[in-house]
Amino acid sequence: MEIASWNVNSIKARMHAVTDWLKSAKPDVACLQEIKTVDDAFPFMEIEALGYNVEVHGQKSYNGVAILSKYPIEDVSRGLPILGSEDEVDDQARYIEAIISSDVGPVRVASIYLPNGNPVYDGSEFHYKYQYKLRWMERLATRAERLLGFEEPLVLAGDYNVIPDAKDTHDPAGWTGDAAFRPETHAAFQKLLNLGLTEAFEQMDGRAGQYTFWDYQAGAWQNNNGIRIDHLVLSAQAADKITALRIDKMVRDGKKPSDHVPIVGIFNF
DNA sequence: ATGGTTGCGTAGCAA
Repeated sequence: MEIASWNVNSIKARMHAVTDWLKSAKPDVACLQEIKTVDDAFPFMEIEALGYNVEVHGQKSYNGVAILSKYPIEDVSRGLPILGSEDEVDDQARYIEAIISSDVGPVRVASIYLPNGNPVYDGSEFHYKYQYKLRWMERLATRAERLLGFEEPLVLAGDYNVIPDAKDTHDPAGWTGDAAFRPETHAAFQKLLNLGLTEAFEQMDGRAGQYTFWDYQAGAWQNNNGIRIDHLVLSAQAADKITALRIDKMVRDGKKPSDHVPIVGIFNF
């Protein structure tokens, strides 16, 4: 089974790129982020015509996540509970989770759009946006801890807005102090992994200079001034089954590209 | 170069 993650930066602006990629890559499951539309305006028909079931957690103008799957999608939940609550969520559509009911057994998958978090400071205090990012990472860890209790294949796929290490950016000095590359962000990401999760790229490859995002500005793509912020985070039951992780960077050369490219995990289940 | 680009929505925010 191939499970992918892609921040498309608006599904409506990206339909040509998305359908082209779905037709050629043919992932079994694709987790999309930043669809930037409400559910009612999502292009269900065009994507279902390619053989996918679709579940969406949309929002007007910003954010928005979706799960596409060639297999049935069950037990869908939208939004990440706020701390201290079972089911109360906030109004930013950044999380959708479901069971993929495949013929080789169930896999739980989440499509995650972790807050960017910039700017970091507001005067001498952390800006509310960075506080929101750190708090959201705590909420994700709380949810992950609960899901790990089920001891099943689990793939938390998405745009984490976290550069795990200096080797994951072309310009470490330039990213110093950014919300994606701060010690507090690294600590929160490590705390998530310490629950017993594996970041797939680190397990499968780990090489420096493999990026998933290049800014639209200042010729970042042409200069390979990229960062690796899109990740597949796996339970042991999924990490034991992954055989490869691919970054479809050729998509960045397409017409009207997203600033992110798809990542694809290949699992032998 | 305190810049640069894209998307949403039609001004200014978010990334």
